[in-house]
Amino acid sequence: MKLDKDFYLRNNVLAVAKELLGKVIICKEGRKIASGMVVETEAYSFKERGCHAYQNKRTARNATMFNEGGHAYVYLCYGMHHLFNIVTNREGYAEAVLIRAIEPLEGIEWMMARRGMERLKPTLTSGPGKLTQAIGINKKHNGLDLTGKQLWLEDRGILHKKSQIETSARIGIDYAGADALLPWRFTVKDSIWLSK
DNA sequence: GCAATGATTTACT
DNA sequence: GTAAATCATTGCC
Repeated sequence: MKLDKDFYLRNNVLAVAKELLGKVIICKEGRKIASGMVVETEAYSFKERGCHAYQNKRTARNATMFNEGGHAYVYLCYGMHHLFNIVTNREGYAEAVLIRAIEPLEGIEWMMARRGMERLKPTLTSGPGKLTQAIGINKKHNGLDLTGKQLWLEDRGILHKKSQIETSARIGIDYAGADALLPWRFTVKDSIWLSK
């Protein structure tokens, strides 16, 4: 079942980040469909320094994050990797969930082709830049409505027990000072598809 | 206008 | 373990 607007509109990016574990992300391009289960997320909020929109500072790049929940925020990092975020909360409140890793389900052959791989390995989607390349997300998807027909998320009844979900500090944001230590990273325990 | 810098990945020593 | 690849965005001059 496709997730609807209400799921994303909540004023609680941490709850959304946690509940996204086990949900399935689906990306459609023409007849090619690629999908995978979310196993790793990170939450970002205008309240802390790790976020592009810290202190609700609006720029051309992060404008999408100020949109109401249910939109895709895609941007380029390190000049070569697209990162995929899911915007949450009401319009004007910049919060988003970064998808860091998925477990491939359908369209694995398309994913491997895009990544230039011959055999299925965890490196196919185990990282925020890798999974976008695998399922074909790029800047064209920035600002896209996640209740549309091109890119969306589904609940397939997969529910992880509390004991299977781990929290930890977010990755790669040392510049955020004390906020870098916030336990806002959520992972599915023992999954082989997690980023390192 | 220009220089600095990442919410990363990969290859190499 | 370390470093290079590579560029849009940002902030400062």
